[in-house]
Amino acid sequence: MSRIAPLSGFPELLPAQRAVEREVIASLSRTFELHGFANIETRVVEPIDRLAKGGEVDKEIYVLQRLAAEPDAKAELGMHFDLTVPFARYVLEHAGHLEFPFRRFQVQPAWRGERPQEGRFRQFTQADVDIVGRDELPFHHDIEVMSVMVDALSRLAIPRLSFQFNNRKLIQGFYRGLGIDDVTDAIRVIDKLDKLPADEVARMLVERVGTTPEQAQRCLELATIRVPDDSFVERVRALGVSDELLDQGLDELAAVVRGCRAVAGDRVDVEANLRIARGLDYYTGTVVEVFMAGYERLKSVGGGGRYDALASDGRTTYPGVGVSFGVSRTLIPLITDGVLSGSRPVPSAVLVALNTEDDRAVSTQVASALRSREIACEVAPSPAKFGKQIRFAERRGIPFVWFVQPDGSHQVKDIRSGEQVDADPRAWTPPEEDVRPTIISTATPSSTARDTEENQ
RNA sequence: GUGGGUAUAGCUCAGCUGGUAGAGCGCCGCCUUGUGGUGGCGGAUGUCGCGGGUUCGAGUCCCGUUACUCACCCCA
Repeated sequence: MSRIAPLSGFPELLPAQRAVEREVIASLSRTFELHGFANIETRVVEPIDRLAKGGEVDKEIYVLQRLAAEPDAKAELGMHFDLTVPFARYVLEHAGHLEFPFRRFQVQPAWRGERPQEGRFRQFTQADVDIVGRDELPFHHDIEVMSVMVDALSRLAIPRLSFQFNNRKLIQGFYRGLGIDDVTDAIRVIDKLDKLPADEVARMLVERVGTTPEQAQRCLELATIRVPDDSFVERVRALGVSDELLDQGLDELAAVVRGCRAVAGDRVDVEANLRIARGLDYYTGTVVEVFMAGYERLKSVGGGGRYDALASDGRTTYPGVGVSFGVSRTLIPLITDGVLSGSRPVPSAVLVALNTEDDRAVSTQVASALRSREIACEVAPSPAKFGKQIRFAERRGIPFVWFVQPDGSHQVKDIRSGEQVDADPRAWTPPEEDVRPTIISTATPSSTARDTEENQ
């Protein structure tokens, strides 16, 4: 038993696993940049009164304090529990130096003191993309930012994802048209649909929100609409509720679904799901939750939406729209299940063998020649028997071993096939797929939820 | 925060109604005096989570404690 015990909820990856995470983050970043989003990194801490706005997450905030602080001193700094709150502060603080609409992406850890579980950690990495405007932000940015995430995630070799969209205006307009007063509370109850049976939810609407049984029934009918295209518009209209805000919500949702379908490849589904609400009350239009096939138990692996007041300094309001992807939540279960793995735990593509300790300079020169052409390599640690040196490479997943012959010529051996050929350190190049550690994925584009479940 | 489970070698685990610590895999060496993987032979490794109690004797029983883990709650 080792003295060092793991800390629950603070996952650490082994080198090959970390290679997977790094490649995923690099891929996401490349796509975000392809769409013109700039990267920022915000500080880890925020003043606690800015983080704690009276929500449930308040007590989960990790506090940062000097060890030498006065015993009765009240902590002033807390670690951020998402990337949206720090971003809102960043926008206000640097508004004078930013160009609006401001498009940024951010990949950083966040901290939350919840009980850890599968896909749920106390320290976890998130990838956020947002667009924020000054005073106003045209609706087409909703389509844009959602499309960016659809594009980014569709490039990952992970199980099939489903983007499920809804629109707060649609819900609010519908409820208002029905004559329901407390829209927020009604939404919160409808959100329980995936846990409670429909009649139970209907009863709660009547008892807790004060709707009539007829109103509750219409709410349920709306919430059960789920289609992969804009045909939901007709189905909602068929429910016979009319409201100006409802019409606007229908138009927006239809546009988002159409726009995202256009960029979704064969790895990503796009749907309108009128039960999606999101618990947070600052969303004002588009809302989205992302689910992964075979991993429905993780709940959403991403989510976001439109907020008309991301930030405000009292004079200027900054509306925003964005979506966030749970990097740790998604990747760690996939790595644990063996769906994703790294091809090797070291970057080296070549191990340069060492004949004798006196020959180290010769081997180092070979390594330099390879490195000058961007080939990652390392020199063997000791002039052990070649069998040992090959085994050293094998253990680390290094695919090639380089030998300097007694006559000064060179040979390189692919230790997987055993094939050994003459080679020139100034010209030889490994096959493209061996240059860097890569992600090995058993998830296929055609895999469906059922396939993945059966494989578990 | 509430409730359950678990804690023994690097890893996965066995260890009966209490009798002095085990397997597989991995690791190291040799067979194999300069090209690995298969095979054979040999070898090393444990505060049995921690503290207390019962007992002639505790990995095993009792109490406490800590950590991990699963479920609920909630979220990425």
